[in-house]
Amino acid sequence: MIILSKLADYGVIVATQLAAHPERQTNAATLAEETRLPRTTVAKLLKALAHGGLVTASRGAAGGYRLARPAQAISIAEVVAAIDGAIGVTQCTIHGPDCTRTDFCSTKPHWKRINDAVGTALAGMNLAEMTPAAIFAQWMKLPPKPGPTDGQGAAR
Amino acid sequence: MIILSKLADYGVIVATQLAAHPERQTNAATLAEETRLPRTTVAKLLKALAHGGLVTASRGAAGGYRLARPAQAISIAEVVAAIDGAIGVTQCTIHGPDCTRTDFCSTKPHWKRINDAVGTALAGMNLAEMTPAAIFAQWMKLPPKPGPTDGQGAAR
DNA sequence: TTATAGAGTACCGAAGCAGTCCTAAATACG
DNA sequence: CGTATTTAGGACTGCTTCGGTACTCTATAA
Repeated sequence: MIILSKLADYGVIVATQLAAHPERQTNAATLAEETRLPRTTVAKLLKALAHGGLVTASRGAAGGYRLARPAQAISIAEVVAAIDGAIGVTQCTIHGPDCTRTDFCSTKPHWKRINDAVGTALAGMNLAEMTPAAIFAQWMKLPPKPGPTDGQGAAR
Repeated sequence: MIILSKLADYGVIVATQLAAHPERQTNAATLAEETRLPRTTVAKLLKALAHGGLVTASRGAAGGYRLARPAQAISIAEVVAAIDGAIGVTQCTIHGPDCTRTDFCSTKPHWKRINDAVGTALAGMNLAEMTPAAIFAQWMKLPPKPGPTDGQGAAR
């Protein structure tokens, strides 16, 4: 199972690209080229991000997008929420008392703990940390990297 | 956005029901009644859980299902994985190097941290904690509960 | 005034999910 | 030994949602 939708994933990539060049104003087409994503999809994502108040848009010729705040102040949770909506583990976490099993479902209270863990993980990382510059800085600090050990298991 | 699929959610409910009565052998129809879920769906879930080695099945008349291990030894992560497959935040977390953007995508290394957080949260809770008995025990420990403050926000 | 670029909306196709059904195999009971 | 019961393991289907596209409108710079 995959947690993030493709679009949310792309959204983070686009936002990160924006964060990598904070000074410039970038239009959707350029961003699409740089991220190798379809132009139309990028435009859609940027609209969602603008709607969420994460980026500011200027229309017209020479228009484009720009982060509304410093990259350090924008969490991944916000980016995801702007595109996919609020994050919840189960149906009832989002919908609340609509669930017909509310009265006798013993599992419900516990999802909150898991929900919070996910939220905290997503909120604890910001766009600045995602940029290549941040990765370069990490390399400088951890020079003796053994190899390309990507090792993220997730064997099915 | 909702993280768990409906089926995974249901799977936990069914498994919890099984955990609440560890001694008995229960068939799919009974479990369906007790959880108010469609019989066929419950059967499907139990098959998946059996496939994952979480429950043992005995066929034939008077057959049924039973937890393969003590409830304390079965984590929610296992239940979810048995039904929805391995847990990953993004496509690349699961698929690995198939992603065409692997070479220049700066966000990739960071997803692991989030991924691990989710995995840890799911792995850190077991079926025994989900049962009504466990909830009752909690109530005994925290008597001054102010009210029915469900307060799990997630406003969209 | 015109070209450019975002805003908003509507739409379509594909994919995945939830749910159903059917046949085969195993076991208890008469 | 035969029958009823129950799980195993498929295949199949309808539907929702997601990803992606197209079109029109509005705002801005030159």
